Amino acid sequence: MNKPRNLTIYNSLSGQKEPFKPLHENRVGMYVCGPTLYSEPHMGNMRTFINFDMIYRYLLFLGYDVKYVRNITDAGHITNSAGEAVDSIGKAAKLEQVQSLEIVYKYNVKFQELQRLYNMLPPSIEPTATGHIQEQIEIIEQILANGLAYVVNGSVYFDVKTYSERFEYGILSGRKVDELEEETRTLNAQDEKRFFADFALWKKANPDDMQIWRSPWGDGNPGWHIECTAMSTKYLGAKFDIHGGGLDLKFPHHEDEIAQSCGSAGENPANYWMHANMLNVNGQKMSKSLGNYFLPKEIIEGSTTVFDKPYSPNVIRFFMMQAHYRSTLDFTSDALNAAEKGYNRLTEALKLLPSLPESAENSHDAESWAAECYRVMSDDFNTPMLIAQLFEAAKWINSVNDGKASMTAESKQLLLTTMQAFVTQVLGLTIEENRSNDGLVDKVMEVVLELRKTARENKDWASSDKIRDHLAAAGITVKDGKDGATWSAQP
RNA sequence: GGUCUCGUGGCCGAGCGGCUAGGCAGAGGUCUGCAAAACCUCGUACAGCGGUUCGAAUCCGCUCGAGACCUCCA
Repeated sequence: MNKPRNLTIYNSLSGQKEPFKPLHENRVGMYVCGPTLYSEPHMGNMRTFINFDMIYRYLLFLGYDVKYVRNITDAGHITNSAGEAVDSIGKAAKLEQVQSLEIVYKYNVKFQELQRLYNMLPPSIEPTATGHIQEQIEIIEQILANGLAYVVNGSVYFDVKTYSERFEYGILSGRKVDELEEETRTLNAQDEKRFFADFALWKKANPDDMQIWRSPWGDGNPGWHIECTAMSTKYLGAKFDIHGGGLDLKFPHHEDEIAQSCGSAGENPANYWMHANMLNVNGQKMSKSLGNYFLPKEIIEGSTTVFDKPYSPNVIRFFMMQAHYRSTLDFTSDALNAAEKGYNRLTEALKLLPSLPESAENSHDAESWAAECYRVMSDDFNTPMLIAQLFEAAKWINSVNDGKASMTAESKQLLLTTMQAFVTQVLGLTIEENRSNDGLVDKVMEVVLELRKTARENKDWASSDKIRDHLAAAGITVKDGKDGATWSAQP
């Protein structure tokens, strides 16, 4: 079956779904804003990365040659609206009595581990901000040369007012420069900026900064937004296909990236801007400052007090895939439990599929079923609908197993390849095997079930149930079917 | 205060003008020594009030409620 590629993507720039047309036939350039590594990423951070992992996977699955760039922010200087420099990495470093890069290294190791745990494909490259100081300086110089920035006292600021005479500031977030002024609540008079909406491209160093770089304007640190412009330009060019990130980065971060690109190269860097929605806890965004967060590791280990049991990374991923990437998702114990059961039902059906009896007839249409899988995923990556579709297949499979429906060998093959592909390659789930790889265990189980069978034939229910109960206590489930008993073990 | 998003059955969560996803939980049934699993049947939900329409959860207006961004944030 040919993979249809009539993909549509919701573009934050236009606020609607658009047919996806890559700049270069068959090739896609995608940049996603990665983590700032001053602490361990929490589950909310992971949701964005997992969603873009799914998007990356589906693009690959459709046969695109994708270059996926996701940065790592390891330079700390960020300037808030009041003009104060906030060095979150330096702050964490001082708290922990170590150097900034040591902090970043430490949390990057954890982040890489989490990527593996949650089965995320590694991006094509994960460039760091500190590794691209020169590139950032060059872009700032370009913006200065274009007359869209100014130097004050060793710092460089982007000139939003002049910029908005030539380009549209607020094109992504829908903000108007005139309105912005009135919106601002507190304005610090100490500001070096000419206009409050101006933002730092380069910030003069403070004496106690832990990271300082040389620049044409003196020692200092790059502004927050410039690293993404520098790295996306370096690895994907001035114009590429998709730029993604969390919804909370839409303004000001992405808006300023657009301004920097227009201000240096003269054009919006990406054709499609995609934003993944937030992970909520009790209706509120998970965030550090609210303290309502938990760590990806804690959920797997069951060490958070929020949930009374651990959940496997597959269940977490499956749970996330049951919601659309543009919707908020509430993390609750009930929802997670429901996802766990659903995930098990789906994977059990998939495991059952190869052993299904084949008929001359079909009770369902496998072709149109498969086509629907592609259709819904190509409609702005609608994973919840894909999962609903997968459950339709699960029902068919179980019915065939019960002798209540039929499936031809051809349909079986189509179902098998399609389901496996969508479950493992696209959704990024791994199928947890029932049987151990240890042939010894299989043999032992064979003996145990044989003994139990004898007991059952003698109607010795006490022995039969004892074996079943004890195995259950050991995490092994025995199911009695028409053709004898089968077993499965919880990992 | 400004900009924007959202309110769907017990819970989670799709759909976004007619054909009323899906999962979990619940009820009944089939199967079974019992159980588990699986399958079948069952809930007619779309915040409220108006309006547009032959027809609205889906479009428009108002009201109420929740949230996001405007400071760092995935």
